[in-house]
Amino acid sequence: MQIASWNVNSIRTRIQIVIDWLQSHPSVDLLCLQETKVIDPDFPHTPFTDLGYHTYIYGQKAYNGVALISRQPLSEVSCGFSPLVADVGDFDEQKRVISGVIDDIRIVNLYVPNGSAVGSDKYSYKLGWLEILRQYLEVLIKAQPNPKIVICGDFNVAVEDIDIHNAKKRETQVMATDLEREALQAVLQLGFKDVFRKFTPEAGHYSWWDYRSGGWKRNQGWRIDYHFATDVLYDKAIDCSIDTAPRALVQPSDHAPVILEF
Amino acid sequence: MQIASWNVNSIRTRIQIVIDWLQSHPSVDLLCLQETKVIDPDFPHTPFTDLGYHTYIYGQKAYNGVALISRQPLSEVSCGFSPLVADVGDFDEQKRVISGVIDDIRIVNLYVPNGSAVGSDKYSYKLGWLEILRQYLEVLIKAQPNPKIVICGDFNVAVEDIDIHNAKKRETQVMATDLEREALQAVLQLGFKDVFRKFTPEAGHYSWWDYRSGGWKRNQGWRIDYHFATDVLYDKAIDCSIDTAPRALVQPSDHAPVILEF
DNA sequence: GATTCTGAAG
DNA sequence: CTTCAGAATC
Repeated sequence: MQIASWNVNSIRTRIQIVIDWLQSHPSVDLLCLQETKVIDPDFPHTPFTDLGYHTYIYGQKAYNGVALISRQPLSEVSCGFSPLVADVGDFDEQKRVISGVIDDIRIVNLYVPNGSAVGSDKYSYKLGWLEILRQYLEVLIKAQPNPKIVICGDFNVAVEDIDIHNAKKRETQVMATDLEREALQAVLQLGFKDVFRKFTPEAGHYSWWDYRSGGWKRNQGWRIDYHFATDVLYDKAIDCSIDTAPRALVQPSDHAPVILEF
Repeated sequence: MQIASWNVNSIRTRIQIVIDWLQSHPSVDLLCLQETKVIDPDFPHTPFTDLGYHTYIYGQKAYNGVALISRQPLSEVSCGFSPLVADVGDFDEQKRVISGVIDDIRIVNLYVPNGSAVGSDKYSYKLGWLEILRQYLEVLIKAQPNPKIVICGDFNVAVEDIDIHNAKKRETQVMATDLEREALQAVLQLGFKDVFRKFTPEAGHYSWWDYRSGGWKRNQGWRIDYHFATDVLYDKAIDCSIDTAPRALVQPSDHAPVILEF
């Protein structure tokens, strides 16, 4: 089984690139999309359903938005943190969480807030959001012994310095500050491991290159898209890799897809 | 010699369509463009110069903008009404006039104001602009006996009822009111004739179809793009025709090119 | 209906 | 650098 994650930066702008990629990767069973940037009535279902995929979407106007594109029907699909988290505040107003079950495995597809700039309101929102995510996953992970859960998506945090092309002055850089890493670690300490690092320990592998300042040309990237898995699934994983090819196309997303295989 | 006129509705958006058209019409010596919608530093010269054309441009941000694309170098290129018209007021703020000489013929390439709605400020501006144009051409035409002048471009006026798909209620319609026609006739009475009508007297030939309400599909168009020539050139003309093919392409301009041949 | 700008966002 | 919304223009 293959589970892919891809921040497409607008599904309507990227639909042909995504469809072409799915057709050239027929072994992908589930594609988790982030930043679909479209309200549900306008989501382009037919390109996917024409290929035999089932679509599960959770979108809003202009920003955010997540989707699950699955060869098999999913069960227990849920959107947002509520009702698993009792007091979500306004953290479900932005559409960033969709989850479903395939082959007894729960997949949680996430688009973590970017955080804008260190110390900004959006930065505080990101830290608060990650704490709500921790509460949400705590409920899920404690619901059963030996849980089979994968959380994947765009986490907008580089978990280690080797996940950044240049870690100098990282503490001033959003996506790399200690506070963000600690908030994410509090999530992962529930029992999630970075599957990519099971196979690739060395530095220099990225999933996102800023459109600005020629980040892709100069391979100045960040690894901020992940699959984190519970022990039983981490142990079963046979590959986890980043497909950088779509980043080189014309009018690409700034993110590359990441594929996990059991 | 062939002189073409084409309102391209943004040269940057339409560059490939225009280049393809030039390559498939190698006998066009001079292409007069309107609505280039680009400031001079951003004009795409190289697609034209790579094909061996010389470019003369007069643009502004977002709106209006005219250009001359010529196989041979032009002489005496001038932009705007000034200094030929002494008191231009603010009529040179919008970039709508470029002129040059080729083979002893002066070409004046125009983008006449649209006028928005009858009775609006823009409608008054259009009438005032046409009077300034008359003064400008009066200077040019009186500078020599038997002048060789062609004025062409998007005039945003249908000179006769047969130039409109449906002339009912035309007096309420901008581009067809008596006041606009009279203002344009005052220009033409200096000594310019509509070359298209030398070859095609019948109704139903248009150069512009509104993007709205399926104007092109239903052939509900207007003839508002013209070549008006002085007597000696009118007599020498051997063809004047509208090439409707580019209007049928994907992402077309709402105008079709018009070609005059001597 | 199609294009452009501005401003916000990443 | 790229996207989206909303306004203005034609």
